[in-house]
Amino acid sequence: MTAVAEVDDDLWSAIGDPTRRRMLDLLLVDGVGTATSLSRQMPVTRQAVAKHLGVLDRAGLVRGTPDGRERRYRVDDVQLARAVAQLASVGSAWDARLQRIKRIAEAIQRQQQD
Amino acid sequence: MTAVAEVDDDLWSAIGDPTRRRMLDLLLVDGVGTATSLSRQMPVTRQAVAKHLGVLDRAGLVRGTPDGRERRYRVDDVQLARAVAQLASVGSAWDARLQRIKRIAEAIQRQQQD
DNA sequence: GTGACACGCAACCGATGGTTGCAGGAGGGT
DNA sequence: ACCCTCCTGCAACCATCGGTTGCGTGTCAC
Repeated sequence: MTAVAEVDDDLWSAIGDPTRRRMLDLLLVDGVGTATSLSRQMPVTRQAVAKHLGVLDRAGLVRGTPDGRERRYRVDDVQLARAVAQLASVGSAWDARLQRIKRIAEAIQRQQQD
Repeated sequence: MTAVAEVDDDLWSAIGDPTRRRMLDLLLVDGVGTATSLSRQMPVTRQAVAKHLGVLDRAGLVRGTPDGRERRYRVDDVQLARAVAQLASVGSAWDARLQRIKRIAEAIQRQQQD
């Protein structure tokens, strides 16, 4: 049996946090953002956002470049695509197992009806 | 623009933890399991597993029924299917945004070449 | 009835998501 | 040049959570 889909735990835990998912959404929509600009669109403080940006940066999902007195962050498309692939991978693995269970259950039911 | 996919944060945070994902895998493969039986297949203690089973139970992903001196847990197929759907939903939302950004970028590039 | 096993509860510890507070650097107006 | 504003980074602090150990209790088997 194939082992469970190989999952990058750092990547997953990065997108596992609701706040970070929200930030990724905002960055995708706006294209670019800073800790301050993001915090204005969210119910958390700038410092919290900054910490999350650090996490996303270390996970490679986001890239920050200094620009004058502010620091602009952008989504790394390739890495986010990888993350999406991981979501699909885990999902389809469970899906496959559910199908298998369902088939087994159906088989048992048929067997009992004989 | 469609708002970001509606996501059940409890459900998501339940499956966000690597240990809990592992437990769901084991329960799917074995069909049924107890805190003790699961802990024997994982690098954590029975108590840790029990806590996670509590989280999964509250999230509805798993159902536990007392049976003599042990408590058997089984995956709730419907809820897990819902979780899979959420993963797919968030993934495809990001995917769509990536596509959209790409189209915009291409459009801008064409514009600049005029 | 006694031993073995599975469970639940409680206390404790480290990491993390969140806050407030403060010092410092880059820009803009006068 | 100077000051004011604004964005940033660093530090301290708190609550929650994943994990552990320890202990008391209940159920099965002999």
